[in-house]
Amino acid sequence: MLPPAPAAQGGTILSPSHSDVPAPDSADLAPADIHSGCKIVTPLLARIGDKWSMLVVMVLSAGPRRFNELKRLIDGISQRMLTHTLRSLERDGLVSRTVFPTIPPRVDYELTALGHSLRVPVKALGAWVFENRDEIARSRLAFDDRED
Amino acid sequence: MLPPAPAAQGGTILSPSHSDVPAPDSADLAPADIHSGCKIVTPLLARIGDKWSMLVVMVLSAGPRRFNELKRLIDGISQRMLTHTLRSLERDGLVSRTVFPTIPPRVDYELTALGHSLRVPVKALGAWVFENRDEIARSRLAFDDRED
DNA sequence: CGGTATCCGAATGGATACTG
DNA sequence: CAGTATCCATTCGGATACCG
Repeated sequence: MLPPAPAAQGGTILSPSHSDVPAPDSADLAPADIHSGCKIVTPLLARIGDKWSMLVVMVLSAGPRRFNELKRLIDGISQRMLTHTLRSLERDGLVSRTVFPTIPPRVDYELTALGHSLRVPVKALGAWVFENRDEIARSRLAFDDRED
Repeated sequence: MLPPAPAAQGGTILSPSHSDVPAPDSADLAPADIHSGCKIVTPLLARIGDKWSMLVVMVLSAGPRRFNELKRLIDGISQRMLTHTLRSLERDGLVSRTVFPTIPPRVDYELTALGHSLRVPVKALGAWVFENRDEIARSRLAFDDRED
């Protein structure tokens, strides 16, 4: 049981315009600040949290791949969703698409520098899930038992 | 342009059963390992990436709140989605629900220790988005221009 | 090979009305 | 106050067929 935080103190959720500032652990913020912060973060969370994006990024982190190569490596993905996922990642600048105008055509997909840098915070989140997977699983079991 | 990684070397995406091991930067993994790793991480990514979960967690990080208090603080959320979001977070052990059997009834929601600990990696991801928001925005503009 | 187009069922999420 | 129940529009995502 934590005591309620005493008071807000202003500042945005990630205020400094220059990086490398730890941000004085923003436990308390004005609701408007929380909203503006999450409005930026949530859409990307939703993108990499969708059914296939993380899988594609992880497979591509080993190096560039062709379209059907990805399709084979990512078990169960449909052609439609692979196309959609790659287009979204490309639009956000996380993946680059290179067309070789040969016959038959060849298209290479590769993580950009931005795409590679994303793996760092995502892996931190992955580590958190891994460390707490048992506690989460136990909580779910207990919850599902309670509601008969 | 990063060179493709030379060779795979085995190990799961987050292999150690005990924590605190940095994991020798897994750039290359067998597809099966990537799949097993993402199968664990992606569902939680999808949970906190949904429309309201992060907002609820952020508001609750300042301390416990009552149901209608949350509804007022989180602009635009419907009663239905607030209930659903809180139930999901509770099921995963990120939020606790305390009922005071008074009249009128009172229900307090509060982040658990697990919920608080989640904020650390999520804020790291938020920092990444914040630092790269301009590059992402530029990439989207360029992409949308290209396709007329 | 690397897609696009179409159809369709399932899941997401808002609006509204009702309840203990 | 703190929900539940219902209806409905939109989106997600798989299956299939076709195309340059």
